[in-house]
Amino acid sequence: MSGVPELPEVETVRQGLERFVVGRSVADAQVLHPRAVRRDPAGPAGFAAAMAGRHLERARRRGKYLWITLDDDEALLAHLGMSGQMLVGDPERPLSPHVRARFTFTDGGADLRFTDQRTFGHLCLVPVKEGVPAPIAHIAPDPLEDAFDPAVFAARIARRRTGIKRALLDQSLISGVGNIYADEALWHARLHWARPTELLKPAEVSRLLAATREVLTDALRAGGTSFDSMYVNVNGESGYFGRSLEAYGREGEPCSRCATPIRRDTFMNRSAYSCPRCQPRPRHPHW
DNA sequence: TCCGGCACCTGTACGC
DNA sequence: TGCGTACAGGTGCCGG
Repeated sequence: MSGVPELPEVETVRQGLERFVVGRSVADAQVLHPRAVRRDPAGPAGFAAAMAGRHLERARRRGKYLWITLDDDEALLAHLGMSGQMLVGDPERPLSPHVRARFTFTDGGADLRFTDQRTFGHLCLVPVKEGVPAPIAHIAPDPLEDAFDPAVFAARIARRRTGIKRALLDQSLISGVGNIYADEALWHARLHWARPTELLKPAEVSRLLAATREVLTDALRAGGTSFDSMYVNVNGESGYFGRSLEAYGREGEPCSRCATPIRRDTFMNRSAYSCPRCQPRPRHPHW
C-alpha cells in the first residue's frame, strides 16, 4: 500500500496539477463512484455537468486540501484522504479499478484521474470567498504558508484544554499536520504528546512550531518528485517512505539521541510514538 | 463554544 | 489453509 498523503505529498501533487492540467479546459467529467463527490450538494450528475467546459486556472493548497480555481468565484476542491492519487496519462489507457472520477480535456491530451482505494478522499465544486474555498474557511493556515501567524497559534494553544498532540492534529489550530509528522515534531521538540496545552511554556510552543516546520520542510525537499513526462503519476509516493523517521513506527528501536527504546502508546484509537527519556510523561497528562 | 469519541473504508498482517 | 479480527489513517459530525 502506498503511504498516506501528508502535506509534502499533497504539495507535490499540487505542483503536478499546476504543470499538467492548469491552463487547460475540461471537455468531460465522469464520476465513477458517488462517494467521491459526497460533499458536493449537486451530486454525481450535477458535479459532472458543472465541471464540463470549465477552464482550470491555478492549483492551490492549504494543509492537505488542494483546489483548482475555475474563475474568481469557484474552485474544484479536493482532499486525497488516506489513499487518493491524481493520475495524469494517456486518455486511452485502461481504467484501473479504483478510479473514482475522470476528467478529459478539450485539447484531447492526457486525462486526469482521481483514484482512491479507500474512498476517504473527495472532490467538490465550491464557492471561493476571499481566496479560500468556503468548506475549508474554518481551517487554519498551514505552518509553511505566509498567512500562518505564530503569535495567533501560541495564543490559541494557551487557551486550549487538551493534549498537545491532539492540538497539533486539530486543523482549526494548524493545518497539514498528520499523525506521522505530529510524532516527529514532538520528538524533535522533546515534548511528550500528552503535555497539557495550557501548561506549555511559550518557549516550548515556539520550539514545537520550529520543529513542525523543520520536519515538513525536510519532507518537502526529500519528497519532491520530478515530472519528466506527462505520463507519470501526479502523486507523492516518494514522500516519507524515502526518509528515516525518528519516532513514528519505531517501537522498540533505540532513540537516535539517547538509545532508549521508542515507546508506542494508544492514542485516539491510534498510536503515539515517543522516546520515554527525551519526552518525559507530564505529571498531569491530557490523554 | 469547546472537547472527546466515533463513523467512514479497505488492504494488509497476524493469530487461531 | 482459511477464516476472523485488529489495525492504519484524516476529517466531519454529533453529543455532552
